[in-house]
Amino acid sequence: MAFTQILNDKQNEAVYMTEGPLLILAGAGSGKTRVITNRIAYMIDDGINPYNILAITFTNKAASEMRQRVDDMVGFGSKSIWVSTFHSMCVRILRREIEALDYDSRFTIYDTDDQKTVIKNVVKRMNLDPKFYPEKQILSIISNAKERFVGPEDYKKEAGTSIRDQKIAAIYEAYQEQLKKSNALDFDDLLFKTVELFQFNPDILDRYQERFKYIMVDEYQDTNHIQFLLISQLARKYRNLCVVGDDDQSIYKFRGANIYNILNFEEEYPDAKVIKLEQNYRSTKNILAAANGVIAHNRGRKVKALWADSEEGQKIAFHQYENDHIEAEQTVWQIRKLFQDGYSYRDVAILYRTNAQSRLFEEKLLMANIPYKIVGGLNFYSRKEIKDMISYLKVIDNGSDDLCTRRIINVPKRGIGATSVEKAADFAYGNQMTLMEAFYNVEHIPGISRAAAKIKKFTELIDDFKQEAESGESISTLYQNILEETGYLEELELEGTDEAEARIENLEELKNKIVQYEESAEEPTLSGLLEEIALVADIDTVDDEEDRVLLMTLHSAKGLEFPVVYMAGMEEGIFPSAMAMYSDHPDDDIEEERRLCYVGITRAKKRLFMSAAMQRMTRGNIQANAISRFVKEIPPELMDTAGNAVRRDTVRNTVERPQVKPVFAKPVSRGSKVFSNGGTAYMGSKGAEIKKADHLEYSVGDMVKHIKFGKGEVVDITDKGKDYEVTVDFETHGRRKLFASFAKLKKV
DNA sequence: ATAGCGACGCTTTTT
DNA sequence: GCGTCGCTAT
Repeated sequence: MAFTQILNDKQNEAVYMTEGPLLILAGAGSGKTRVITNRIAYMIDDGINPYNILAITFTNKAASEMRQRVDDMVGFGSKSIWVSTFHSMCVRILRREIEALDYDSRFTIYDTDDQKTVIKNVVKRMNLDPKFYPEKQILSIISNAKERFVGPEDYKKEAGTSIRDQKIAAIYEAYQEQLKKSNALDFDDLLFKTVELFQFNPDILDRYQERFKYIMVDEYQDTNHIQFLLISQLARKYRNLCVVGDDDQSIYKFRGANIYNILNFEEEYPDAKVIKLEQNYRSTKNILAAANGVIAHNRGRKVKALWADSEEGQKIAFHQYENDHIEAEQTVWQIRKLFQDGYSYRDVAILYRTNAQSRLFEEKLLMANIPYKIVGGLNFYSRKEIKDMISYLKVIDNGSDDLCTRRIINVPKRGIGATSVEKAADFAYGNQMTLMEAFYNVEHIPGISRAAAKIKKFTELIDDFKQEAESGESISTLYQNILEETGYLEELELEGTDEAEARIENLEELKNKIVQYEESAEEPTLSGLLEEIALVADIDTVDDEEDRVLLMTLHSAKGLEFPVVYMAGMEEGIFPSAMAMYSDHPDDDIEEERRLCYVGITRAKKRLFMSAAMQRMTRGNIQANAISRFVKEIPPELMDTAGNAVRRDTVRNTVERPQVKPVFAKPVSRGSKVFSNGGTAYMGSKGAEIKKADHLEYSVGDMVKHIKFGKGEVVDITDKGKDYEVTVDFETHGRRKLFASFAKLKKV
């Protein structure tokens, strides 16, 4: 085959086996993406209509990359292949078919925040005490049920008989009713409704079975039950199902991923062929050996032996620092050194267990003027101002969304208070109409008099926007008009605070995204834009061309690779998390954490750095954590702890120390008490040394310039021994203390 | 109706 | 340590 890249025997076998069920067990870095793309290319070359191929990936980013690669190889037809995530695929199907389930095809998609609000409203309406029915818990119960394809009626039957259990079942039922009324689907519904659709409409299912004669699913180890059902439905007729995964990389049990989907594939499909890809093309021998050393501590794995032909590479560096600040500072310092040695910033990723850990790294990177990008954490689209504007767009697009109506009715302030809104909501509820419909009938709502005129004005405003949208005005113009005509922008501008300024910047960023969408979409529509916004993950927007350090959780790093990887916070109670250590099934949960560690290690191609802090501030308390067991599971001969006061023998001897249950759940004191997480604290190392400048080109009283903070006056310079600490009064960013060697201040 | 303040809960991980 | 929520005072 002209287009075929050079593949090893196993990879070739996987490429050519296009008929029947096939399980590819692909170890980390074993060239999985290469196999999938080559397989698709081969199928097309072999005469299979690209129209009949469905490939499901984990992220939208992976989907577009795959499409691009197939396109590069085949040159035609890749457009008619369906490459998408589970969720986008379901939306696409439901937009065409959901009327069979008596929904409107213009449904909106609710995110987690929206779900919580609905639950809160439902609980309130049912006169239940929110304290006994916390939305987060209810949400996870509902989500869990939906992932098992258990609807409200079935849940009622399977739930316990206690009052609480029955109430929860009732909340689920009311929640689902509310969503239906708002013509909305939550993330889980996208899958649930698709499976339901196929189950009750064999003719529709048949159409899709005929379409998707060849199905491929990537990251199969992270599929949950309902995804399994969906795939089973589609593949039942032709049985050309190829799943690719690695049981050692299953890290999403918390959202219902069922590792048995992959472990039991051969039982489900007895005629399945199994191909193992065990040669790693990504990492050095040392890194791979470290990964193998860690994962070997798990039981119940498929037998696999990853090996590499690569160079030995450098040892894995481990540092334990005095505290979390020093950890971040030294990591940043090391990255600077790597940069001086010729690495690019984009070669480097800092990985951590929880999003909260990103803050210090961000702070220190900013001080050091190193470009960075944080993936995940507080989502751009969950910021208040962004949600407000999107709510306007949603209400204009589809007025049945009560949540959004509620959100914007008095934003910016129009003098329509909570009491008036509640009266309208009661009226809407009693008359089986949407909140927006109630507003249109405001003269019939009992108890509203003074606010009626204001509500009338609001509905007229929305009508104007609707007309604009229908008149073929571009979405970005509509957006700009909303910002101006509602007075939203003006209100922020008048505030004049830094915070308001940041919000305005975000609103401008949203406009950029809208313009971007209008330029890239074949047929840009308001609904299309809103849909894209709902399903885009943060990782999807990462631009590989940008030269910056990437910061993200270990979960987000799945499927990616970097020349240099830092794994920070390698501490008991952080990683493995305290949640896992003290859960009801600690063995299972620790194994999942260990797989997460395996994922992290195998992201690294050339260099792997690990670090821990002796003391760390968590939720306002200072904790002292022992070094993570995962560090100790790496064979010592692979580790470089030079310059580190931690001795290997000390490290290894602490494995069996009795654990003290930490007081993390309900701290006795809110002060700065030190809680021990078991194990011993060690003398930390100072790590790399900061190069102190011989002299500074500025002195107290001088005006200096900082790349991020702008101009400011030097008010103090202190010799801190290893470096100068410079205090600067910035014109726009206030007084800040900076380290001279990091901040690179320029005299002006 | 709204601004301002204190209490509280939170941190696992995400489509 | 930080953001959200609810209560109170205006």
